[in-house]
Amino acid sequence: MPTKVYQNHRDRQRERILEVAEKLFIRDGIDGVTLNNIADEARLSRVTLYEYFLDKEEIAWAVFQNVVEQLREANEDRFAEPAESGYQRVERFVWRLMHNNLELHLAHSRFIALFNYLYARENSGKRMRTTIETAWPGKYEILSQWIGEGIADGSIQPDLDPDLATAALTNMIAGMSHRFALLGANIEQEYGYSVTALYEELFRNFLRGIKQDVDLRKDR
Amino acid sequence: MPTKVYQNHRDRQRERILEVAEKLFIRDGIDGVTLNNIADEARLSRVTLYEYFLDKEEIAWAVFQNVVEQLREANEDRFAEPAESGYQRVERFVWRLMHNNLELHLAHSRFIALFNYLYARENSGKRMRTTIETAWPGKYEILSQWIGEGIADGSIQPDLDPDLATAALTNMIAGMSHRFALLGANIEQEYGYSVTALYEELFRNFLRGIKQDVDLRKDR
Amino acid sequence: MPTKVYQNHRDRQRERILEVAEKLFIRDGIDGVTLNNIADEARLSRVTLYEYFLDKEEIAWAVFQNVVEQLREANEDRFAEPAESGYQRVERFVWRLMHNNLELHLAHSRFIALFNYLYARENSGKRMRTTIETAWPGKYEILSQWIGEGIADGSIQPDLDPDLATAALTNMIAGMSHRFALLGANIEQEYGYSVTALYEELFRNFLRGIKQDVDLRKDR
Amino acid sequence: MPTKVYQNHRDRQRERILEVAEKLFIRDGIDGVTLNNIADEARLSRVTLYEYFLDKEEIAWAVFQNVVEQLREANEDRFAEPAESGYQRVERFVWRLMHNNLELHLAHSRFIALFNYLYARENSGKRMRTTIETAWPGKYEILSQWIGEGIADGSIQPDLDPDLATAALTNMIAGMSHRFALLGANIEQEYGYSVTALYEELFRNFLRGIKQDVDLRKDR
DNA sequence: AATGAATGAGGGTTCATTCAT
DNA sequence: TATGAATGAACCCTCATTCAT
Repeated sequence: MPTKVYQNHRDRQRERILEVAEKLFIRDGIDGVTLNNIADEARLSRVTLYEYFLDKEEIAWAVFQNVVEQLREANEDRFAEPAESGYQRVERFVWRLMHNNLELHLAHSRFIALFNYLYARENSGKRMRTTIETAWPGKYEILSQWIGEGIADGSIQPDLDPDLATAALTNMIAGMSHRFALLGANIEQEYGYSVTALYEELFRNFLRGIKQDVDLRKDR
Repeated sequence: MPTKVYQNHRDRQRERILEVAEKLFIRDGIDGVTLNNIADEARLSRVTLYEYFLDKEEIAWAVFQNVVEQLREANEDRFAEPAESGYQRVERFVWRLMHNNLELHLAHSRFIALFNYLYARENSGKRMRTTIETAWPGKYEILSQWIGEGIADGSIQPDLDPDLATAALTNMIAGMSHRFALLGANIEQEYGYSVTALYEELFRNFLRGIKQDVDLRKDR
Repeated sequence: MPTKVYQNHRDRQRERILEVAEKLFIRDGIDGVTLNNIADEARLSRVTLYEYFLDKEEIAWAVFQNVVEQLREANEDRFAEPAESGYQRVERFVWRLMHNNLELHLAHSRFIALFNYLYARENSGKRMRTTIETAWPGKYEILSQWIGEGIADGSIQPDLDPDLATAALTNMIAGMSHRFALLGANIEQEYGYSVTALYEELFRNFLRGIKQDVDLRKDR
Repeated sequence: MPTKVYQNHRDRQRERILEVAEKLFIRDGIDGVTLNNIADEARLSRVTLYEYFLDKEEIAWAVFQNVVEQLREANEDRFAEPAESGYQRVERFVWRLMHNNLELHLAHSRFIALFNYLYARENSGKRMRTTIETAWPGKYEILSQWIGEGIADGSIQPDLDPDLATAALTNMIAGMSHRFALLGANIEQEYGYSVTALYEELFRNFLRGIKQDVDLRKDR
């Protein structure tokens, strides 16, 4: 069926453009990427991009949506894991976020890069939140909820505000992902540590900071 | 002597241009600032900028150097503060970084913004490191040294690698500063917390994470 | 026979395209209409237009020819009307042109709009004249002939040159139709009179200008 | 004085650009003229135009203003002429409009060409009317007043509405000027009469149409 | 006959930069 | 020293048109 074939071709092309755009957006920033860059990399004419997307901004939004969905998929399975305590849930979430899925980090940072760009525009905040909420309902609430559980079961510092801690952690992840994605190799060269090592160190200390050391309490 | 007068005038003009450029670079991003913007704000002709700088990139580098130096000056006095323990030194450093000197944060984020931009270019990494090292020798070592002292005096977790922890903290500060500088108001709207609150939360947990709780141990 | 069917189908499609094109050309001007506009409105692919016409210009020419033919048909019946005098023939022609058939005016102005556009091109004048002459032989002669009759029967000023008066009138009709078609609503807003009123006023005075007032003279 | 020199140069350049733009706008229509066309004709780089005008639309407005002022200057002296009757005033106005100043016609048609273009845009009507009213206060009123006088002194048909007749005449002049400016040579080729002859014929008949034949009345 | 895919040419506009004074 | 004038390169985008199916 020709329609089917074309549809597939179109989908493939569209996907290819988005992949290229995503890669370049992350590397050079959205404003730093021209349609020519994308077209060249995708081995297409600049004009052809307009066959698939209304304009550059629409490409950016599509990439954004893509990234959000990738993130959601990558995270999905974690939400259901069994755990002994609230703290463990948080710990696992953060740890896996880093170790099990390096791709995720990149995706996340892409997401952030877009964030930075798109947030600057009026009314974009709303569209962005809608997109996120649609693709990924309850984004922040789960972490917050786990922290609440942790406080209840004594595995997390009782003086924490779950929402605040969640927001802090989320922002740290986002910020650092962006930074590492942008500066990756340079960071390693300058600081002498791999990005992974720095991630780990940050998370370890943050987690240690929120953890309530149960054993100590027993001792008291 | 006319040369001398001119020299002074030149210096003043140069400084004025850099101040303006710094302000605009921070506010709008380097790519978001045109030579016209700078010239207008400095009440000069666009072309006159070329009397003082080779091109736009050279202005950016000069601003970068300026910022690095400002950072160093802002930090200088802290290095000599008396403190009871290594942990306290680190804590004070971080805490003051945030509370006492809000300007510093901005400067820091400027620094980061430039970082991101300039790092993207080839060979820029080297020039950047040279600039930093020249203006601010031993940048990271002091924090690292304090952490080492903290480990020695029992105020900081003994399993920490001082250099790694320093690198992690430094990057977190840089990354978050950049993020908050860029997204400021949007962050508050989306997460419902002020940037300061998020900063505090991050630092508090990080510090709690590296702290060795002497008192508790004594209680045991 | 398939060929026949196709032929019919082709004709119908062609006609449909031309109708759509005519409508859009009039509304938005030839340069203001894209092949996409035409294709969308005709519920065809943009490319399909090339199955029927060599290029956009050829569509315009075809529309032009269409319009010329419509004009001729609309005018045809008038030519045979009985009238008492040459002046009356002219008067009726002009009056009906305006009152009886508003559609005609639009068509006429379309015709003019195309005129203006196509005339600008080299060698287009010739083609245009050929088109008109083919579709509408003796276009101007009839009016001219009536004026001649009017002069002979004393109903029209004897110092008129029938051909010149015809050319003047024809051009006025064309020019004003074009103007009113283009500026319609704005004209009414600026001058405070409806397009129809202005038309009438122009024609009334022109007619009064060419009229030889027999009755008055008789009254004397 | 350099400033003075530069100012003069700037003025001359600006004027040159406007002259070129005016010429091209009239010949090809505003949308039909590209900045490249203007730049080429003015022997400048396309970009240089932006040194003198904000954008293309601003060039069009400047041309428009120019034309309005030219028109006013060309008409100015006529307003004060002595005349025996209202009709004579009108006649002279129209006649001179045509004979004494061929330039005027072109200017007028330019004006119309811009009209067409600028009127299409929202809020442009207001700006346009303001421009006209500023440069040329009382534009239409004088003709209307004269016609009124003519009716009063018996030199003009008493059943005329002065304002309506004025509006009709004004629009005819504008429309025909535009048409003749656009089609000039082609008109002559097609109709076998010079543009001037056609103008004359139109005006003659229009004037004859509004004239009240005093002698006839006396006879009655 | 019909059309999805792809594109070259060209539009207006911005910006960093060079030249001449 | 300072700057008016001018421009090349590049950007996003539109449109008519060609190619392949």
